[in-house]
Amino acid sequence: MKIDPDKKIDLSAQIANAIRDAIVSGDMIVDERLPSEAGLSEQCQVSRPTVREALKRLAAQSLIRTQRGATGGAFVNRLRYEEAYGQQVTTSTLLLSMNEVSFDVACEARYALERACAPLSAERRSPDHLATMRAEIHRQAQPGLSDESFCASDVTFHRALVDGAGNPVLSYQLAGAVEAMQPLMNMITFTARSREAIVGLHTRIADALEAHDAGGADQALVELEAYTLTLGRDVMAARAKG
Amino acid sequence: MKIDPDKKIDLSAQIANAIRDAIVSGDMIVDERLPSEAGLSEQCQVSRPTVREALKRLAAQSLIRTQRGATGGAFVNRLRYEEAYGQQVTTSTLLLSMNEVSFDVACEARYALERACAPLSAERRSPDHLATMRAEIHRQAQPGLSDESFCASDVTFHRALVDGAGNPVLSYQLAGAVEAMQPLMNMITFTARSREAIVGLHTRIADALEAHDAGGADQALVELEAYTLTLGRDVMAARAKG
DNA sequence: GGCACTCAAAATGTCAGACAATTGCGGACG
DNA sequence: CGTCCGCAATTGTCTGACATTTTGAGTGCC
Repeated sequence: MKIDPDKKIDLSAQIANAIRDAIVSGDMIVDERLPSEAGLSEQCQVSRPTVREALKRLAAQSLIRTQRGATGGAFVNRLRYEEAYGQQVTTSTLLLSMNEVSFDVACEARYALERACAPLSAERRSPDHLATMRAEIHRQAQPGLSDESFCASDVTFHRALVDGAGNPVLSYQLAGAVEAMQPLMNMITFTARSREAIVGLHTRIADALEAHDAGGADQALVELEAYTLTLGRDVMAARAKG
Repeated sequence: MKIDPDKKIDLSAQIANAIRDAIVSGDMIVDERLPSEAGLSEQCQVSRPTVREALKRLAAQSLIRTQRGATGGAFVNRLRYEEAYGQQVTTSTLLLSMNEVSFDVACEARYALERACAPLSAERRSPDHLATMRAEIHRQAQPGLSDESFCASDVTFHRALVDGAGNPVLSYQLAGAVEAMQPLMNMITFTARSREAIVGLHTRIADALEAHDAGGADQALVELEAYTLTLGRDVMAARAKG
């Protein structure tokens, strides 16, 4: 550990960066134990609270995990898809909400990525994925459903489409794109008419995937994107007027 | 702040989660100042070091920034694309290196996402993006280039392709997919022959984008994916044998 | 000799208090 | 009225201590 005396940035940040680099570069392997807090504080010539702050930074990024007790300590964490999903969704949601991303841009990104999954999903989707999609379509057709529940079901439907591609890297990359859209979609009030149209398109997508028809799924997604866009623009226009 | 006395998880994690939720849900807006560390420690009935650990967690995720001095403190941070890129790349790289993701799966994800950008990029690419691509192609054709530099140039080329779509959300989502592939690509030894083939395909892509030819770009990407896949498989086969 | 119980050691989690460094603001002085 | 200085607020860091958790070894009993 080559920690630096009086640079401008925090000591805890320096330590955290050094350890992070060691992990990312592969110098430290999964499940390897870091020195104890006391050991690190001696190596780096800083106090234990400073070391602890550095470790908490790394823990927040799921790079390490800590364990109490005699054989405890900090260990390099195997980053699992599940944890990465969560971070991805949080970051994407904030990015969209804080940067005045227009509905159009977010919508375009989402459907461009989903369409990339569609051919793979048409090829590989399992009965499980199809069943999930059918179940969500059924839910979306129920009259009493709130707008929020409709959006949540929409997210589940599209997640199933993405997961159907059978590529965990793709699923991870798209988790943010699909879920971060939900707050934007929640601003839309879905009329009975628009729900009917969406359910119809969802059904076409599910049918196409079941038939291994990549082209049909793509076409339905294009239409769904266009329709979603008009819904979003209507909301924006109404807001601008009101 | 409703912090809880004796749950199983860390106090600092509880505090960090509470603040994170307040930010993500919109209860705290950008640039809003959090209470001082002393104030938080009193509100939450915990000590100041514990509060500090919580704040460091949030700082590690770029959710807050801290500033010293009289009017200093912790502020809700506007998450910028640049910061989000970095996190995305770090997370994706670790995810790939720690989960035994096969070259095939990573490759498929990368090119599926890139092909999603190609039509948009063909439509909107600026002269700047084209110039970047041409410059990287030129660099890739130079004989003395190391394999690492060739890979780095490859990443820059593909980033320009993605950025050409003019959709920052897409660029953010794809940063991880493109850059996280680099360590895997670095395992490949590029022969003069394979470099020639790649440069040829890159040129076809750039030409197609310049001519607003979405189909041509897509076709070249498909071929590039297939070729990359064979290169990767050769490496894997050689490793398995050696 | 084997099993269960107890206790010590090691490590993280938390706390209290103190000092240093930095920065903005207001008051004092020219 | 402008400039400069000092003060106060806040974060950054250190020291030392205690609490809690967990493992493992030692010990006594069967």
